[in-house]
Amino acid sequence: MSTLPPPDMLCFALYSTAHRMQQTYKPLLAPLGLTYPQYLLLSALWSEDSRTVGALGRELQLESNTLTPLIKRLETRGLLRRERDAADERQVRVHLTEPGRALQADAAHIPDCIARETGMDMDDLTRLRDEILALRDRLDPA
Amino acid sequence: MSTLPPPDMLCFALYSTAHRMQQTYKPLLAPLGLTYPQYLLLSALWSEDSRTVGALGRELQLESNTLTPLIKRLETRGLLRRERDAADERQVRVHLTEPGRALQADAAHIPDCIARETGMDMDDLTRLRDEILALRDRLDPA
DNA sequence: GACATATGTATCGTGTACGATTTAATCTTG
DNA sequence: CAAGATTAAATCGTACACGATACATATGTC
Repeated sequence: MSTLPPPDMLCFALYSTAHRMQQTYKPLLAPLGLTYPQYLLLSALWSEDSRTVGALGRELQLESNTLTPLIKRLETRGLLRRERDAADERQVRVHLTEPGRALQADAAHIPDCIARETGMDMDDLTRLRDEILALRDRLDPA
Repeated sequence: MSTLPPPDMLCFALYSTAHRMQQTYKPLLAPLGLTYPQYLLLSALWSEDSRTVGALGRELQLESNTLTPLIKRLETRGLLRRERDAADERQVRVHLTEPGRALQADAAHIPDCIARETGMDMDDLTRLRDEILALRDRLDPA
């Protein structure tokens, strides 16, 4: 009986390409002292600041058990601040600090660097992104 | 200055879709007591048994620091066996045990289940896989 | 308005990932 | 054939992911 080897599996293509992408980001993020998930979190906040842990989790598709330590590490580094929502004390709102906002300028060149490394033009990148997202959205969110 | 939010980033599409895919595998693998990386490792061995740690690492794109603990866990469960290569004692060869081989039959239905969950036909899945792999192979392997 | 229920975060344990280093075995070159 | 270089795994430390659970605050119902 035959089993498809990993190189032929769609899931493995996703798995290995996502890892490769993180490795591609690594040298660009190292000077900023950020990991890739930390960069994603900051990107979310650079687009829209002062959001709750839950809202960030919905955007990044992460739960509090992953997000809370991630946020705390960046808080320790002074890039953001956590604050209980006054109206609903269950919620924690995450705010960028001045250094956290300033880091956006240092990271501004990164998207272009990544795009260049893919060797693909913007149209192809956008199309591929949308096909991958279409696949994701067809898979039940648990 | 504007920063692309994560939902618009190609890297995030890969990141979140790879995670979603693992979540899709989870209920299928749980009855076998396997994690997704463990399933990948076994799939590699089901296709070609008795390979070295290095050869498995090249196929799965993982280094020994990830692979060694992964292999040891499956060895503890009695699904495989590690053995130093007689010709080159630096190398460790990984062999399936009888229970490890038997598990292939229990996992045989999984690829079809996953394919069904994507709601895509085989041609589209293959095409998307190849586009993703083409992207991966354009990114420098470190 | 007390009480069961639901919601938002946090905590804990296990299992990947991976950079850096270590150890042991093999290869190279003089 | 001995000393240094190279290679294959393993080890260590840090940082995600995530299931399960805990805990505090809100909300709904009577």
